[in-house]
Amino acid sequence: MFALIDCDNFFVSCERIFQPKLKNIPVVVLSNNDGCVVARSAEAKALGVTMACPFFKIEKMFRAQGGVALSSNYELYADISKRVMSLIQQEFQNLEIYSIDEAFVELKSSDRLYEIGLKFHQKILKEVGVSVSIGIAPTKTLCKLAIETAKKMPKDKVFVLTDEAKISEILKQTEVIDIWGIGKNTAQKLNFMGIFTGEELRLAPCGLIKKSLGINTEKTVLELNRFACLEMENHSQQKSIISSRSFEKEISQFNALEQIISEFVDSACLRLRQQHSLASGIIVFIASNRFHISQQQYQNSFLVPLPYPTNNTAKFLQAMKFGLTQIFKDGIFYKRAGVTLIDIQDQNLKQQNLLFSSEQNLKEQKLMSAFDEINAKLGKKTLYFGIQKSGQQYFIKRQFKSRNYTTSWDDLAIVH
DNA sequence: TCTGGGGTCCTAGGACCC
DNA sequence: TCTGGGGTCCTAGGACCC
Repeated sequence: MFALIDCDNFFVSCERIFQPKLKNIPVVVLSNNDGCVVARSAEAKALGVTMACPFFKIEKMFRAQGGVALSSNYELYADISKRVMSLIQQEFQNLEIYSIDEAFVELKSSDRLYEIGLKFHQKILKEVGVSVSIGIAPTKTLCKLAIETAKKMPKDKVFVLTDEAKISEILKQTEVIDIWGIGKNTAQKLNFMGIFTGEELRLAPCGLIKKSLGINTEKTVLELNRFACLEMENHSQQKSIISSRSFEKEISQFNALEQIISEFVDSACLRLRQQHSLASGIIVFIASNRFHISQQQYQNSFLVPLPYPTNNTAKFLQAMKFGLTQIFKDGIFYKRAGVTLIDIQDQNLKQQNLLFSSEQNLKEQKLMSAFDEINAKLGKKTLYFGIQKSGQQYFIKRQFKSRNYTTSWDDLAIVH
């Protein structure tokens, strides 16, 4: 058996821990540049605010209804997530952290499933202050189905879904688009084949599904029939690391773009080192504003392979600059840019490249450790590369950000 | 005026080989 | 006139997820 533990309205719940005045009113959390809605309280959902909706379209209505909008505070959410995950680990030993606000754990079918769920829901609420929903079922896909029911429960937020008749009953009321793993495209194709409900999908012939929609959709069908195809996974080492942003104002100068992208490289490389990995390639991408259709549209990316795997920011900066030179075009107003580090491997399992002695690699790694230690001790960007701008970055708008209650001494909550 | 960011996996087709 | 057949590996892009 699997259990899926998912924090309710996670970003909003994090904010409410330290701002109780936000309880019982409509609250939304916005993406970078205060662009889109990425989390909604139950009250905001009730006002009809949809996920990923551009905030400017609903701002007037939302505020008129007494709603509060907050910029995203990822430091806070990451820290609260860490607390939740560590409690899950204490309780269930092995867990799969599936996203910032949800995790899978394994249970035995002989366990007292509902009681375990309920107890754990109460524990998280008491010790961290966020409410979690828990869906328990024989496959991950059915856990996702179960948790939808759990979230609708007024109080206990736990739902166990094992019985075939019950699964069938719920699937009859579920459209295929709402099944985990079925997206817009697949749903359209299924509809074309005459399959509209989850139950129709469950009973569809596997061979046909595999042939026309691929192996993933076939797995989904099997999972709906209680055959577990998706196992627990380990996400502790990412296989790629992305750092990208939309800018508040568009940029057309090469130098300005290069300077900003160097910040992305810096941040991606830091994360690379924090997970004790090396990467051997970097993709640079740039794009114009896709919503300004009157402007000339352009987007492009370039992959620069490195001669050997490294975690040395300087190497990635050089590669980025080369890549950017290949794709940069004059006369374009760039709105978005970013980098992806690829071909990531564990730094302790490194394949030696014959051209470079392990001594050189060791030197580079020591250099970067020193770099990171200094910045950890004396503050971010105490040391930085010449291509970067000094000081913090001010090119994104975060007008309504709350304090870093749990990660900054200056921002600790004040008790009156 | 204003529209996010970060991931994973699969697959078709190209390049290359014999 | 007419131009094989079988295989592997890699990669860009698609589809999906939160």
